[in-house]
Amino acid sequence: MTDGTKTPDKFTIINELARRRGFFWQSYEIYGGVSGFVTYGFLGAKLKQKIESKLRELFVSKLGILEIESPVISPSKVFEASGHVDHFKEPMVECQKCKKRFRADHLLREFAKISEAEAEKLSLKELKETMEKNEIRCPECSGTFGEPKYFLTMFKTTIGPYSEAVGYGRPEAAQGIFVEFRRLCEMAREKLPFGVIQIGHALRNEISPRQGLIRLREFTIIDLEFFFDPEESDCFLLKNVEGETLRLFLAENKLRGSEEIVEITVKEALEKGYIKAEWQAVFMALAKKLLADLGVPPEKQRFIEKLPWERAHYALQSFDQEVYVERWGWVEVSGHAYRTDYDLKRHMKFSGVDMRVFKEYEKPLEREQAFIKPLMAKLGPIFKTEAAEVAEMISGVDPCEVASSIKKDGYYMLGECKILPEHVEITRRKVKEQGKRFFPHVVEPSFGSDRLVYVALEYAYRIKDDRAILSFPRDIAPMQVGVYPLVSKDGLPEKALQVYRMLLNEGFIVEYDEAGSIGRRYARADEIGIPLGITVDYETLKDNTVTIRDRDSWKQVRTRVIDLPELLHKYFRWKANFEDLGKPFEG
RNA sequence: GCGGCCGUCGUCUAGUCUGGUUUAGGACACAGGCCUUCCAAGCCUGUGAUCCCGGGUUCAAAUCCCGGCGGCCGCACCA
Repeated sequence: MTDGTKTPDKFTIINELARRRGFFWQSYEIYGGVSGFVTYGFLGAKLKQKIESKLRELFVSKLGILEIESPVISPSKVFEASGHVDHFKEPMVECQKCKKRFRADHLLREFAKISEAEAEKLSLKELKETMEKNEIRCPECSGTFGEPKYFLTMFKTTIGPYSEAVGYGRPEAAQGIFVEFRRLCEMAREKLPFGVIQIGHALRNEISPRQGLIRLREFTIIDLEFFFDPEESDCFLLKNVEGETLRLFLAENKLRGSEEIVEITVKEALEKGYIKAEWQAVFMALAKKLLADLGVPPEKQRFIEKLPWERAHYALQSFDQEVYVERWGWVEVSGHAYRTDYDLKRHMKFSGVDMRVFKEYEKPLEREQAFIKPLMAKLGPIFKTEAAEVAEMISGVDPCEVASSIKKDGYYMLGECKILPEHVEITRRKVKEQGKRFFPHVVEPSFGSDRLVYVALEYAYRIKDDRAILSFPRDIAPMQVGVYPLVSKDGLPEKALQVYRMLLNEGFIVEYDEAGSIGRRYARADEIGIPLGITVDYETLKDNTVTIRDRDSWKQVRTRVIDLPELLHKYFRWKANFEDLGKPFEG
């Protein structure tokens, strides 16, 4: 890329291939295209579905996690409560001389020594005043700044055509889970821990998205919210993954300016306190496995810990899982945030609905408690019409306080009213407490589905003998089998079509191709990553055997047509290797 | 959003500087046919571009000018 010979990088190649073969392309092309929006074609949609079902296999089935689907549009309250309305906007200022834009709060932090927390609280007007007071000029050209303005990166709309009710397109699917927490918890039989996952579209009105599938304005997010009791935060799955190694890029190293990667086991990471929650460590290990299963080797993955000011407003600790891609280096594919009880607390505060979970004690707590009962027969004649009000006030005060006051002074002053011993009855009783209410904590792994698709493509891409091959792991390949006649005459196409239809009926994703020569058809199939090619030749007409060709090694085996369904099912479930599919065959 | 470079069939590109010689040419890909007994062979035929969109200058615009959209790189942004 340095000299005149510009070799296109993998990103360019993948995007070109994706467009040409129908994996995905920029949407609205006929109107010039709009950046940040993408349309998946047949192959891309299938690939994405398969990646998502792989994730389900790993996270959903094995952990008994519940999947839900909630709306994309939500009333403004939801994102006010979640803190997004406050945090999703950034105050920006523009230099009037060189037109460069800066975050106003960042400038204040850097040049006026104002803390992050303070800077965040300032209104636009206050930002302007503080900037003027500190005489902050453009760091580039020392020009003066214009008025600070907010960029809101959520999509805003109104709900109902005539309504003033503001709605937002969700920037994450997590809130769809939190707002339904009470019902979801009930469906989980009120037993912690439990997890809820949602796979769906999210909207972020990015300022300038131009990295293909990596940054979209509308994209598919996979949010998994895992709720657990902070007093019983042990993870029952830890045993399964504690020996797994993680590559961590810790915040403390980042602060020192070091690029050091700490490579340690899940167990050690927890012991040393690098990862605060067991469940989070376990999900990180699972995420690493997922990416490995998608074809990304462990050394091309890492988890980078976010610095306090880089973290989302809701997170106590968070790691980004990053994958190395050729064009941009390390790119985030998933985020692992320890959201604690932030979201549930906020929704309880804003909605007034109790979001806590009831926990029964092993043994009910017994303790003595004092009760106070206003005696209306006495209060009535004295306070007349105000009696009811006084009685209510009496019920609201601490019985012990009343008792001790009466014991000391012979009366208790309740505002203006003098309460005498005969006005109330104070009793002490033993009460049993069966349990308590508390907020569960949440650990959240969150994946960008589209980014998974991209990295799967980039890591599948390779060149063999000048040909492009997408070496997808067999279980995510969007097309599983190709069926071809060796030549398109002498009844071979008819026979091949029979095999093709049989495999379709068996539930495989199959294509039939008789155009061009057999070599050309293999090449076309390799380019879209079809793992197996079945060729019908003259032998087939005699003994009903076909050859099966491996996409990656180009080796072939010969096997009976009648055995194909069983063999292929085994192969795609990783229960058989290519060599097990038949006898070696030389073409 | 800013600055630089750029935008011609699905892809790569010729033509743009110097407006007319172009029904915008080629290659690859794609489709049909012939051929073809295992890795993009060959031959024939065909589909396919109002030259990103809109406006302007001109007798005449792919070509010059303005605006928009889109792309790449850098800055900023990415909770």
